[in-house]
Amino acid sequence: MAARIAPPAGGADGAAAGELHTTVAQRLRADEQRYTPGRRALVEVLAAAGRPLTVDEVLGADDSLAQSSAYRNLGVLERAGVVHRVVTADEFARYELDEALTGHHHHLICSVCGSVADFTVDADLERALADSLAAAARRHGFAAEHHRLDLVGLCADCAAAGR
Amino acid sequence: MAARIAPPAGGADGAAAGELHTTVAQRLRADEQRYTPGRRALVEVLAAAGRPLTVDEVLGADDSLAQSSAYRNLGVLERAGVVHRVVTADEFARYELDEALTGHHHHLICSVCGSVADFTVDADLERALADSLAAAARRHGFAAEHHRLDLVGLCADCAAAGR
DNA sequence: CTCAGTGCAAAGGATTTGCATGCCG
DNA sequence: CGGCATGCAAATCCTTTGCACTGAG
Repeated sequence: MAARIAPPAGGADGAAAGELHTTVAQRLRADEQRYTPGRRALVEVLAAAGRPLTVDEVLGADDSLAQSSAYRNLGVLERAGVVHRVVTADEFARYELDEALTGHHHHLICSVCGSVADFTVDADLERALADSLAAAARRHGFAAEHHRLDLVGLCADCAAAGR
Repeated sequence: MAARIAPPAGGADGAAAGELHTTVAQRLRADEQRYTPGRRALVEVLAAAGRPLTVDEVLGADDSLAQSSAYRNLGVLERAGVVHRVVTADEFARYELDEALTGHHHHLICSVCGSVADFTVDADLERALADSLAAAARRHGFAAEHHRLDLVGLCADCAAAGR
């Protein structure tokens, strides 16, 4: 249990560390919720990881967190729009920070180990995509909130491990 | 339990009914599995629905199916590449036939009720998408198998129900 | 003092598995 | 006959919930 977490990617970002918490606090307040130490710890772990984490990974990253509280607070953060639950191929729910806090991106989902990495696509394509999706939604009377573009396959590790 | 299922969409398709089973049988054989009545029933239910179904929906559509066998056989069919497990917003796994049997498409996922509808996008965009994704995969040493483009929002029913 | 947040332990619920039986090959 | 498929029931395991405690306002 409690898996390890990859280091903070390249090391970019970082700039808006304080800004991050300010924004989170704002969103929580808007939802009449407090920004408690436990919730702050969750946000920090997710921000440091820079990719969607399972609850176990989150717990493993900061053992001051109790399992039930982690689940409960991730729920609170999700309702406040601070984090999103990401569903992959395996049976574990993963959480990541809202895109407003990290930038719009997509996921590379490993069909073997279930891990998730982020990537982005060209802005032009992204725009064309948005237009096309909006049209499709209109056709179906569907009120689109956001889109999800994932690439499913083998991560470098699993591919190297020969499957 | 056991939810109802929407009627076979428009009524199109149908043409390759026999062909469908032939293909499924082939894939199962390639995986050294038999095409038993129970498995055939699953395929038929999924084909008739024309959209991803939860296990409960599948069971409700044909009560000759036992729950454990349904789960087991969906697993067999998935390993044989006949069906795919689709994960949405709620806690229920859904299954749909492989795209080779139904055509490439995307999903409109309702964030309220979890239901899923299919849609397609322009071929040009699809191509641009594929190219861009291939490039991203290459950059990350990721061996892409397929992509997944979903639109998340409110289905017509939930939107009409005022949320 | 009051109420939200927290932890522990127990409950919940979709999915999986053990085992005995039936059928296809 | 041998092995796989099937059903039932029991077991699993991630996630949620009940309850008592603690700290902030």
